[in-house]
Amino acid sequence: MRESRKKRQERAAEVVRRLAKEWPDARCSLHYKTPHQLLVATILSAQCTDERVNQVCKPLFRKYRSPRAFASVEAPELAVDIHSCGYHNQKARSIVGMSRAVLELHGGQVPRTMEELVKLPGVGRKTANCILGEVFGVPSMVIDTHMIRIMNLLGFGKTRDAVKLERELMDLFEPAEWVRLTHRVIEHGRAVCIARRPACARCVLADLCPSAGKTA
DNA sequence: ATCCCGAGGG
DNA sequence: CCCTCTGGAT
Repeated sequence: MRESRKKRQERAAEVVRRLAKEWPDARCSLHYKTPHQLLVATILSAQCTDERVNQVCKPLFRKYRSPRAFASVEAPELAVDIHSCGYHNQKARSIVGMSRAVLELHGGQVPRTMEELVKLPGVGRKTANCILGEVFGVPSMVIDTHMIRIMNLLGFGKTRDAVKLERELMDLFEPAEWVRLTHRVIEHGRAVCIARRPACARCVLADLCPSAGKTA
């Protein structure tokens, strides 16, 4: 017997309350001063800790002080500066290409719509949602591996497809909660509901989670 | 050895 | 759906 829509929404609301209590000040941990800097930092953050991204960005943003500066360098040179973040060749190409597109297509201003953001080289839905929610105040959810794993465990998503899952979750959670929920789920995923070894014993969602205890 | 707040391409 | 790109933490 399938859970009713109303029941599911009530369970979702309770998940929101509990995560809010456990991670009251979860937020974006990347350091940046401008939308373009957040774009750079977010591109660097793939498969890399935010702490390292911040370490790399500190000197990086002193060396390259504007979108134009990032657009003027050649990718192989930039790759050296971001080496420790991993995927450095691709990320360097993405950052240079993205910066050139922002300059040439958007007059140096980072665009404010998903449509335009995902056209930028190296910017996908995850990065775009991050920018929209963080600097432009547009309700958005970042569907990353944690979000996909946890929402599927909770029975709130029935797919690994990020676009489909985003639609399902946007229907289930209040828009005003999306950005905070994203950061809290990610924290929860790093600290408690860890991939392949979820700590259900100390999870505040265990009694709400159909998968609790069945995964370890 | 295995995993990570991804994106692009086949 | 699959694969590749990479360093670092555990």
